[in-house]
Amino acid sequence: MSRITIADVAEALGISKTTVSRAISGKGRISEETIKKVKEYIEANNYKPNVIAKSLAQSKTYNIAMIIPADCNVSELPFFQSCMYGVCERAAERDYDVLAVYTMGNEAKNLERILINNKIDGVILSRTLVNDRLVKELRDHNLPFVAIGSTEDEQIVRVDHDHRSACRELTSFILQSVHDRVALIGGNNTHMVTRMRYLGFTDAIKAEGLKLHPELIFLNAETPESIEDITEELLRRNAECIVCMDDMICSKVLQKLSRDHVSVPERVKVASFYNSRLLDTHVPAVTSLDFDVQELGTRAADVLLDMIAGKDVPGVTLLPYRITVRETV
Amino acid sequence: MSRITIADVAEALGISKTTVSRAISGKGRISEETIKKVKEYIEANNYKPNVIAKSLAQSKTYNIAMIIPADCNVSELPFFQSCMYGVCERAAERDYDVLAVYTMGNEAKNLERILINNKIDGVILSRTLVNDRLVKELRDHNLPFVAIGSTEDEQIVRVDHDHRSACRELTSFILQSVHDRVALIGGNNTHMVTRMRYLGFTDAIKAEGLKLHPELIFLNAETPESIEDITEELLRRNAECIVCMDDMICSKVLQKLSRDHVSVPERVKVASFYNSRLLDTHVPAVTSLDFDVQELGTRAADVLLDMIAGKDVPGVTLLPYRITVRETV
DNA sequence: CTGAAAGCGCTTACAG
DNA sequence: CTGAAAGCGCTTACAG
Repeated sequence: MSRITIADVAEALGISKTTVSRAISGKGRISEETIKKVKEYIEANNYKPNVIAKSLAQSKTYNIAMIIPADCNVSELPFFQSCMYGVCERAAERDYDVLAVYTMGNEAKNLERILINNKIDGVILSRTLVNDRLVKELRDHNLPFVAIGSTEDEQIVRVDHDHRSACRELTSFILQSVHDRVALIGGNNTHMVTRMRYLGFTDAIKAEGLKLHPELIFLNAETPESIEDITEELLRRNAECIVCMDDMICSKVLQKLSRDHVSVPERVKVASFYNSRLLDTHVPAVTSLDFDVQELGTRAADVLLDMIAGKDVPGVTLLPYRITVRETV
Repeated sequence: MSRITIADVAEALGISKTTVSRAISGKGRISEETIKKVKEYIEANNYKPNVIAKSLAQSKTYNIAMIIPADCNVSELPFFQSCMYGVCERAAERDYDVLAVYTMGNEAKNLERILINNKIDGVILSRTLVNDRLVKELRDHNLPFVAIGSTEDEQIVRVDHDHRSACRELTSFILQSVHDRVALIGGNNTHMVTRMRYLGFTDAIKAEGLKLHPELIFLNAETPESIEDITEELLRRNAECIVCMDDMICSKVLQKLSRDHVSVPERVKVASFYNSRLLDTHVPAVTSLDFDVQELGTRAADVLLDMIAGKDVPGVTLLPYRITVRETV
């Protein structure tokens, strides 16, 4: 029942463990014939290398970690789930496994545990914060990592969507059909993505030669209650269009409007800087930005595994996005 | 920069590696004094054991796997995210890490990879299927695992909510305020949980001495479109209450009813066998069953880690639930 | 209570 | 092209 080892293979074939090892890994000079002999025996006798032993010999774990924020309402966002799925899929293809590591806010505690235990070869950050402690920790440890999201330090390898440009484009589009009272509701402003979306929004306003209406901009809207209050307030302030930074905010806004019998888009237009299946079946359909989140995970995994393998990787990988114009604008 | 090993500690203290190892693990006879000396040195010099080496020596990995279904609309369900979070939290407390493994439907491919690579000491199944291949595979491999969900094989260690009883209770409650035309919309019927909820529903009907209305029962409702069609059909068939098996179904039903201006609960009552934050802010509030999913993950991790440690564990752990009566019934 | 030695199953300079 | 040997950093019978 216990598994066959490299020593068993060597003995059976009358060759050394060294040779078997080389035949399997393909490293070093070795004859085609020996390789074939070894591969055949291995196949026939179902030899599987012990990854742990390999780990110890090579100081490589064949594991990466995916850092997921553990803030309370994150579990409502399909983003992390989809992204994680993309990461795991590509990692599995490359014979890597993925540890799920949750971190609370800007704490590095759980990451530290895993770094100390030496259980991973690299890390994917699924979100970046202003003044991000995880980034610092990873840099200090000198472990390969890629960030999904913008970073203050330009040296850091990133795979991301260009949120700033995407939000600028969507806002510009909205401004074509609106006089100028465009409102913005955004989430936690310590998230880099919130800042980028905000910048994209203001870029567009400036580009159109309009001026910003600070009384129409609300950030750090994190609870359903606050989003509803803000929505009411924005109607009072005669917003022509409410732009939501993500679909969680958007769905709360739409719920509130529908409950108050405010018609969309007649009385007020609505758009979202993000689109997930949360809004898929909403009627009227919401104008929004489309990102392929699973692909984001896949690409991030590719870049990280390339780094680990010692290949050169691009400093920044930006994936394409789409504006989806629908009935709410 | 490279880390200090057990040999360094032994040398510095003028004792053997054996003794250092024992002082750390607490196994075998060893003097209090030596333990203290070693612990102090370790603390002062920041020695951290190499988990990989420990793995190889003990054939233990200090990793478990969490199996997550990769069906297309699963990423909308907060269930797996919350459950995973609970698992990771408890695992981390016990110095274990969690590999995320996605499996498509009833395929065992990704699980097999990880079993072959010997990267885990145990597995948590976050969902069970009728005729579950993963269960078979795990039994064959003789690896400790716990199922979150019902299983056909009674021998399998489970941590779960008693969905059958919970659904029976909620249905009985509904039947107090309804003549007898209670409808049921359920999801994929190859999921054990769907079967359990169905049984609970019929238990209640029978207990009240009523008869089942097959024309009011729809299972395998998996797309938003089909749920909307079913909702329409149920109104036509004069359902007095629509019971939804989960909150994804429920939110689609409510969306449909609201769009068609069907008033709840006046024209038709609505209840859900599951409650997540998806429905939190819905108005009117939905009568539903409340499960603590994170706790489910925590307990599952505890049971699994106990199994791995060789402790006796209960065959079935059932967690409490609550019926939350709100405006829709 | 402590230690020398073998072992976990690989990889990899080094030598031939 | 191939092999003997040392090494990765721990644990654990065995002996004292």
